[in-house]
Amino acid sequence: MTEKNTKTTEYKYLKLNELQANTTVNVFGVVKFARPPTKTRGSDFSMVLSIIDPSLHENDQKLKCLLFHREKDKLPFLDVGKIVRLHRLKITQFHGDLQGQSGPGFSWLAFDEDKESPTRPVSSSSNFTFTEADINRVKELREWVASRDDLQQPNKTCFADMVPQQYYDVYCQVLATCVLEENVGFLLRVWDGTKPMNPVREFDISAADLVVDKRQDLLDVAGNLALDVALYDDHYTTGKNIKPGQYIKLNNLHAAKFHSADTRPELSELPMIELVIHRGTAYGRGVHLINNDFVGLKTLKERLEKVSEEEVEMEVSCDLPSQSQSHKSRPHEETDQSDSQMSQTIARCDVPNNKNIAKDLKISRSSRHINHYFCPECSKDSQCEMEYIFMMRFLLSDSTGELVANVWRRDAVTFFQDITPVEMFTESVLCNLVKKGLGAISTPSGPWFECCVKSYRTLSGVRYQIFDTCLV
DNA sequence: GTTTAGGGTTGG
Repeated sequence: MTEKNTKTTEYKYLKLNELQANTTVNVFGVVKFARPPTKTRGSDFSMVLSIIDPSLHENDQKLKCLLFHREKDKLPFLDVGKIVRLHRLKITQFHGDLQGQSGPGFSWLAFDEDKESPTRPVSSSSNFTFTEADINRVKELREWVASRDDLQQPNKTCFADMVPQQYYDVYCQVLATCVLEENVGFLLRVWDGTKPMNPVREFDISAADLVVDKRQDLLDVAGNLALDVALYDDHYTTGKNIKPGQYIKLNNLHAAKFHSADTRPELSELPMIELVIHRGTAYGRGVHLINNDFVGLKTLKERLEKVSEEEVEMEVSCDLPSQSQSHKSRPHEETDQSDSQMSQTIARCDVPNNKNIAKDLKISRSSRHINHYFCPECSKDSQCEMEYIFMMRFLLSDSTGELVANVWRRDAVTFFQDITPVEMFTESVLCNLVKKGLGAISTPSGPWFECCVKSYRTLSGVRYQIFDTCLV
């Protein structure tokens, strides 16, 4: 570029409603639609871009632009709502409409639409003019973008935002791939660190004859946040070239309602959805590989990192069943106020062994295959597998005093309305119910709740246990 | 200083 030292060069920018055919212009615009670069049958990559500004946006008006470049990375990767500055854009007439095209000397700058973001642009060239006037124009357009609902949501969508029957653009990381039907259907198992509200159709990719490519380490970390996306027809080949570990953008992903006999209505009244990229390229439909260093991946990567670090505290213990059961039951009812609570999930195994061992374990998020633990005290040959149980302790208080009461095992499952510890790990919907329930009763001035408490005597004194109580 | 492609009203 020769722009570097030409201080006298002052670029004149036209509003989008001032353009005329067969001219070359400089414009600012807001991205209304962008199809990422794809290889043409010629020598270049091409992309389609639609831009609008306050002068041209009503009645679905926009300026369609067609950009070419020999290198894919020299074309802008854009999301809806981003702001672009285009220099030396050729305006032509095509099918009765004005159209922008990259010509000789064409260059672009792209700006984040967030008001808080720095005004530093991403550019096609290393040398570019960038003046105070440019900054002001970007700020103006940011204000305008912020006032328009249709321009700010799409590129911030995550799986958790999805509602049945809608279409979305989502950034995510690929965990595994699998051929569903040769040349027709291709599966991407992905995650973005969030979980949709609705249950999502899951494919069984365990069959021996399936062509599966996977990153087990990522699958383990993603656990129940892994989601299946089915690509059809046009997108089959794109899918085949994607490797687990890579980041992608799914364009026009359909959260279609899925009708199946296997849905578990008792676990959720929400309809099951299936995530699909349908055939064709309407609405920019497609799957696009994203460079690892693309700035737009920042939010996703931060979220994945945070989720990956989440661990569940677990205690492992073996104890003597006869001792823990030998209590004298004296049930009575009390109305108590829960003051604080702690909860833990315990892997437990009953063995005829006098020792009580307790070890802290950290388990990572996992799901489809929950971790199995074997008792560290039992002989290696017996392979005594431990069972997941709930173990909670409440500090209860009312006007007459305080007492500490435990809930565990079957009573704890009853307490959570039949959610088992394993289900709590595997079903995020249920996990959230448990968290929500515990959160509701553990506020400093927690609500009153009615519970059945029985007392029993142990060698070290009287203990209390909650039973036959249900958190509602 | 060519050519490429030129968004499209939504299944599995």
